[in-house]
Amino acid sequence: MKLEMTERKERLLCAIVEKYIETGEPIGSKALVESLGMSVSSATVRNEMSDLVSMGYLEQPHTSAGRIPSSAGYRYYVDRLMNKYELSQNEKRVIETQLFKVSGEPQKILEQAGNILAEITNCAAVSTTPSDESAVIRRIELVPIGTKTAMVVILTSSGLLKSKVCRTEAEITLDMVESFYNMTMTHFIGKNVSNMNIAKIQTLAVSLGEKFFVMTPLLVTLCDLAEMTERTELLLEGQSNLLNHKEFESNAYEIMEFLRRSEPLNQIFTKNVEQKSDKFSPNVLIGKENLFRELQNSSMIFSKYFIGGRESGTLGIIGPTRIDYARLIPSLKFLTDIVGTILSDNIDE
Amino acid sequence: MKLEMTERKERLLCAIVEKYIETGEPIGSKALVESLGMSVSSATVRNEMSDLVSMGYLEQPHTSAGRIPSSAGYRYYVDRLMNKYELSQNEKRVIETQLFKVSGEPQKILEQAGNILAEITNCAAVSTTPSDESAVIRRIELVPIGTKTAMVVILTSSGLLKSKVCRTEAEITLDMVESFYNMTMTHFIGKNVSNMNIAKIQTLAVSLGEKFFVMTPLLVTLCDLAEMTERTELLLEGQSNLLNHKEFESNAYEIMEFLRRSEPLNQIFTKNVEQKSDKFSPNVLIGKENLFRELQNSSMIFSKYFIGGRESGTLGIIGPTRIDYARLIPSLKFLTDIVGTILSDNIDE
DNA sequence: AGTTAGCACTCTAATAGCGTGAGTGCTAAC
DNA sequence: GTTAGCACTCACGCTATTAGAGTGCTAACT
Repeated sequence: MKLEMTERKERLLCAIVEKYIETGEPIGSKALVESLGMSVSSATVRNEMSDLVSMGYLEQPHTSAGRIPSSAGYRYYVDRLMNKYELSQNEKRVIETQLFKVSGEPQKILEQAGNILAEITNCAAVSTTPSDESAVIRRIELVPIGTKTAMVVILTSSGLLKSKVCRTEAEITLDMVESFYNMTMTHFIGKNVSNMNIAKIQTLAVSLGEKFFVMTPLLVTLCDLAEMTERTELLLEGQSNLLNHKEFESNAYEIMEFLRRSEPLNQIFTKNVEQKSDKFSPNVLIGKENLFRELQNSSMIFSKYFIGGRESGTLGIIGPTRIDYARLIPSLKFLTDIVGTILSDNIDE
Repeated sequence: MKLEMTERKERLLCAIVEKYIETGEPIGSKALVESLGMSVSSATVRNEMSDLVSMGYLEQPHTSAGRIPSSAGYRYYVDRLMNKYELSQNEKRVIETQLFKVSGEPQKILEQAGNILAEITNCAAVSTTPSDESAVIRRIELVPIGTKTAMVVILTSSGLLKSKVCRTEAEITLDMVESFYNMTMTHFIGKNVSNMNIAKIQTLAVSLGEKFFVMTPLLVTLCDLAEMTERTELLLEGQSNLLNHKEFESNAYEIMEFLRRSEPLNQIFTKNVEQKSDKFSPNVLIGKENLFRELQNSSMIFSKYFIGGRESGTLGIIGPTRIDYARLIPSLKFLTDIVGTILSDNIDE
């Protein structure tokens, strides 16, 4: 016999998920009947619940306990049953004012967004700085600090500013500074960031003559900076929130360390480029759906933000699977939209 | 009868502290005699231990358990008994290469120092960016981004670089840019950072005429930046290490949240300016010696680093009271010295 | 006076046994 | 398809017991 989903099963699944999210305790048949005010008996519900277990939507911690949703159960709930919470005007306003309080570099804004997100979700929040392969170098500055040191500054069209101190092997003369500006002006300014790489530097180095010892370190530093602007940076906020969830009691260290090593997160964000069916709905990865072992007891919700219509970075949260999807998905959505707007405003006008 | 310290008591206290640091278990009289190979019986040792309790150097978790050191016990150990561990050439080299790997802004170096510190100590590491009241503004840059937005950049004599995007109320013309440079050149460049404040801006604003709507936002942004360079920033690394210590099992959240709110730490660092007797030995705050309740089960070791002979910032670690003082104090000392050297090199030459 | 052996005592941690209650699965009747 | 009834399971909390580590004290010894 093939088990098929019925409307009543859906109602039960939905109630179980929501109640479990609320209480964190396994849900029994009797309590369920009561809280739903159903006109059937607990035995009937028991049969249905048993079916839901067979279908893979529920699990039992042990034989004589209630049921809890499985990853698939949460998935079904998120995709088909969930009643999305609508943020109130007031909530929106609070978020907006908190976010508009900071201004300046994208990092600061993303950091603040992460803080807000961490606070309203009680989860860890993560964000990536805007990456933009089509970014163009807008400006390069050389700020002499000592006779043999200078600070090199780069600014891209996406508003990213990076700087690094560089140490040369010979004195930096005014003449050198001028050569440097000339060289960057003709070869890099207005060009794509990826255009500035070691290979390119090497071809330029050939014709440097006696300026080699000053220019090479400067150009290499420039390369470093270019690479830094291309490499997205990962910002993490509110990790300690995870300690509030009892599901992380035993393995808090594992998850925190996992978050600290930013590469895996970056992988997740770039792999899931294909935004689900609806491009405007955040990605949700629930429990076992996560490829990394360390996350298989957790859920991630993340969403791209757009700068000037182009997918530029990610904003997301990480928490236990038992998380208020109905509220948090729209919240994240709202926040990514604002962040996109603010960052877009900073650039083109 | 007055209890006085004897050489044997000291030997016992020292052994108890070291053994407890190693094992984390209360130390009993019998185990102590054995491990020290003493020529007296456990009963004698018991008497001595009882004295040490009366003197406040030891405590008993409960009547029938061994003793553990009290805050005062650790203090006595650190001040008078401890045999400082000497870092091997190899360890020093490893630390140095790891630290020299990064270069550039002070933040990056401090971040890396924090990472190293966190790793070798298995504690949380904290550092503050250099603060330098005598810092002078070395350079101010205005980088137009849009017609009504520009990025303002400031560089101080201590190598700090800060930038912020500014939005003006009227178009930024070339003329404006020139005025801006003239104004900063005459009023700010080469002057002390604290010289740039709202009061000063207000006096300048009076004479701006029709340039007011462009210049004021720019100048205000400049003020913000000046304040940012004066405000020390707190960097935190390896918080998750704390989760490895069983003493934080129950209250991990509390301590993590405490560390996140950087103000209290800043207070501690600035209050304890008076470096203990020996100016070159790190400050140590053990357990109850900490003024903040949240730290009374923890120990802090911190030390100032010097840039160009001037006390500029702090590097420290936070862990349980049961911490390997003999090894960690010299390690921290070594690291602060290197950090100071590197940061000094970056500036003056 | 300092040291020691001996011993009763205390307290923790580990273990086992037991009852309770929530929840289940199954069956037979509706 | 639904329901009542019932035996069954299992975690949880409570109590008792035991073993072991460690103590404090006393009386004897050097």
